[in-house]
Amino acid sequence: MTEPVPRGRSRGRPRGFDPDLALKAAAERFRTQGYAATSLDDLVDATGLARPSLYAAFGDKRALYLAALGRLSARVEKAFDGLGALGLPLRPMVERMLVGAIQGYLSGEQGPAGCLLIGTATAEAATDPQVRAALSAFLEMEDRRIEGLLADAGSTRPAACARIVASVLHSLSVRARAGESRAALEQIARDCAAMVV
Amino acid sequence: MTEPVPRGRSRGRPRGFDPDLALKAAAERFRTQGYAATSLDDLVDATGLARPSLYAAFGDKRALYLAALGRLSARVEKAFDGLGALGLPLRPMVERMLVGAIQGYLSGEQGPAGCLLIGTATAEAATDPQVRAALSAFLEMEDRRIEGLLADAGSTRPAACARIVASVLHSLSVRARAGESRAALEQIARDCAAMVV
DNA sequence: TGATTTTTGTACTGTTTCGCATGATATTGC
DNA sequence: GCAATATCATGCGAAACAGTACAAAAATCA
Repeated sequence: MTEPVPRGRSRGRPRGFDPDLALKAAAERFRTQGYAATSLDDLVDATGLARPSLYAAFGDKRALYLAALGRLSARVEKAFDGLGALGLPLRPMVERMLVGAIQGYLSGEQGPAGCLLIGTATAEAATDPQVRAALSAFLEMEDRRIEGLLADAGSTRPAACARIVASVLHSLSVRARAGESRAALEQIARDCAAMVV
Repeated sequence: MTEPVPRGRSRGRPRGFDPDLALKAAAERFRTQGYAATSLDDLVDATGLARPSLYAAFGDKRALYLAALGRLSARVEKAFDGLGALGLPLRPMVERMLVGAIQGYLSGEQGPAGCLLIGTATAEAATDPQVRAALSAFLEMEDRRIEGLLADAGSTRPAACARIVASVLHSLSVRARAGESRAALEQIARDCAAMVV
């Protein structure tokens, strides 16, 4: 299904937009409004593209949403890579992970928007098997990556602690969306980092 | 099906349904499908009531959703009361809290549905101030109640630990919706209970 | 240059949505 | 019994919705 990217010189009229930029804009709108509450007119408005361009580039609304979920998951995985490359000790590493996530959760077009996957995919997961699979894969990747980071930093119980740290990440996303202050979220982050051994 | 409720002798035709039972059925449908994805036809189907009866009893769809959120919050608060009345030691108390929650998260019409507030209200919170207020009030109550339970059970750091335990509750709700097994969820519950001091 | 291919913008179709109008039905007060 | 009152079931209508035809536009190929 993934078409080749040898876009060096295609034949017809060239695209007037950057697909990844459009996907980013759509993801941001989905993050704010949720999947079901976002109409195609909203997506047209967010991306600046016309309807048929959206359909040609990504397929229908659901496919666009799934692409947005995939894009985020890939970016989060890269962020874990970057954090591991720093080689920090256990506690500062966890604190940096959580505080960095908070920074993202507090961003948003209309106030703190949390995490696209935890905040909006969770709502669709019960009725949409593909969204559920994407969410499940994300959680599995997250647990695995955090466990690796903890193990590398010398944790004595990396598996158990990884799931607790991931849980705190999920909760921070929810709490940000509920409007809790940065100070309150960072306090939770520090408390969590202090508990991890 | 539902018999009239013996309430103080109103004048006209009595209700043919139990409002709390209807609210429960609506809440369950909202929990499965999310707020935005649930149509009034869905709610008519779930409750067995006709459209005008729903509007007369609860107001519009949004008011019905907010009532469902309030109902759940009240029930959760009562559950915390009940747990406190048991007078368990710290670690068994936390374990019982988390395992009991898992039991609820794994229930659902069409598979594990998690928590109505964490799983669906989070999605609406960014754009709907009233839903955000309901979610925020719920989180505040939850933190406060858990902190009280931990303090009563002799925790040395009740405030910090309460937020971690609440975080694990939120994550268990998300994980249940993503399809994780009961064994995996209960392992997280035990690991969390072991960490709380 | 002219033919070909792909993207773009406008406008459309059929369906679903919400909230309500209307009249029938069941119970109480006199 | 008869009027008053509240609930019930059917069904409507305006608006919003997702997805698609269609033709104009912009690039390449020959």
